[in-house]
Amino acid sequence: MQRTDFGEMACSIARTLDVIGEPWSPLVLRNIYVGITRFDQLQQTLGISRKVLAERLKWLVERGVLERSEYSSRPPRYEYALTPMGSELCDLLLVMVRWGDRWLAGEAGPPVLYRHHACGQISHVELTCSVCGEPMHATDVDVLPGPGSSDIA
Amino acid sequence: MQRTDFGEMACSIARTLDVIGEPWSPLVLRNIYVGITRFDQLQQTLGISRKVLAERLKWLVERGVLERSEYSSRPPRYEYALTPMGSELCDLLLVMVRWGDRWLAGEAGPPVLYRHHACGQISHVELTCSVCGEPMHATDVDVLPGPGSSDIA
DNA sequence: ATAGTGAGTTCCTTCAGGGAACGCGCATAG
DNA sequence: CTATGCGCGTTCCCTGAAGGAACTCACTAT
Repeated sequence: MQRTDFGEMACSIARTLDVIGEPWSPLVLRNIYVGITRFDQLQQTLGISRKVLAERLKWLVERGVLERSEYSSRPPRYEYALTPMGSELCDLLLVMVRWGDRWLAGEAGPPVLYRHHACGQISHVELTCSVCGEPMHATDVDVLPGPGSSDIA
Repeated sequence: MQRTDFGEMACSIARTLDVIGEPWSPLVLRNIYVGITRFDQLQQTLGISRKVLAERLKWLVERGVLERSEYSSRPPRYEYALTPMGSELCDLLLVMVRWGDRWLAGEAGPPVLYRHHACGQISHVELTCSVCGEPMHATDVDVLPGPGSSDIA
């Protein structure tokens, strides 16, 4: 894609995109999250090219989002698992799901439901403020320069 | 990018990626969110190619995320604004910021801070359950097939 | 008349994605 | 003890998307 280097921008969005902004990366993450952890399984369920899948997995492992581990030594076989860093990235997937369900699901309704362990109910994520606990959306905040700031105001 | 068509997958993540999964789209959204709403401003602040920017803006307008409006008729001049659909997409940006701040910010600290209108404090988003209000992360849910289901279990 | 501005569009080159075939290490079947 | 199959990639070629610079168009200001 001849990518501009997002990783060097002074913006956490750009830096996050540098890790999972490539096409397919979030879907790879989703599949590993739901238990599809092996190369051929991922390739078949996603319909991704093997070449690109190999590249993405390597990238995600290097960035610390995934861990590659041997589940059989002879013959050598590997599987991929989420690191803590990767698990937290899955929160992003939940928010994507929420938005897709609301705006793109159509008449058929959401393709997947989520049951919350704590209450046992089918629900979805809500964004709240870490300080006061009230809802916190993009329209509810002021944007201020922080310590690591440089470009965007 | 010779894209596989994510829009037709029975997965809200894929369908969301179909809308803003292209490289640059989230950054375009961010800039419009912070008040950079015109073509040349966007092009200069992002360092994106004019061609790609024109494509992205058109795509995002067609999908209902942005609105293009004339702010001067002679000479004709346009600016872009978030629709309600687009505003909700910015929630996704807040979650990306949170993850990037936590895992990628480095010693300099987060480049941007967010002050919550309701409480006036610098804070960040937290994911909670829409039913019980308790924290809800990817590790706190069961994934079940929904009404619009077909592939992924 | 000349220069400048905002919003694109056109053209060319280069690099990333798709797809199929191939390789390697091993296990089981005939 | 060949051979078929599986899991996990790598290599190859082809197409198409991203980058970048130049160009257009409709005006305004000097």
